[in-house]
Amino acid sequence: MRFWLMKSEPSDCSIDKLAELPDQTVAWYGVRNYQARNFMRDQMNIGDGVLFYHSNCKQPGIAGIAKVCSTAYPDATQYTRESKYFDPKATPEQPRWFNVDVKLVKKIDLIPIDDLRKYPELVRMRTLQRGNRLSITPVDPDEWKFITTRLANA
DNA sequence: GCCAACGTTGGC
DNA sequence: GCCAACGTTGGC
Repeated sequence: MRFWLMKSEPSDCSIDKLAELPDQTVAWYGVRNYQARNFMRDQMNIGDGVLFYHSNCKQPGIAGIAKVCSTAYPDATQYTRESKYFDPKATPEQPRWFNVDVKLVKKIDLIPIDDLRKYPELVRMRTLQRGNRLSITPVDPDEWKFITTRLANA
């Protein structure tokens, strides 16, 4: 079992919107970065833990706990000409982009990025490193444990 | 909305 | 296969 941090822009899909979706599950479509794709395609398994992170918004931070609930499959939006995620080089025979499904476990009181930076236990977190832009990053088991047991108040 | 950081593209 | 130009990300 692995752990991940996955960024979502609240204007696109917030934790509250996720909570209202059927089965509280969302397809993590639209990832167009190879490293992030490879994490989903090659390393994620059903049941993996997910820190649901709000990015590019007024209060960035961890907004909830979720889990991976499918293995990776081709991202449908890559074939949709009208989509901003359309990729002319992708074909159903040779898909380029993949996504998993993510299911809400619980919403928590938002842990702002400022708070995350306060703890020595978290200084090495990938997502807190300077210049990091990856929308999906692995989370160490120790970091996961610290965040979910010490910081997360539902 | 600024801008530093970083990934991707494409000419050579 | 180098690298300059360009586009995107995301905290601030």
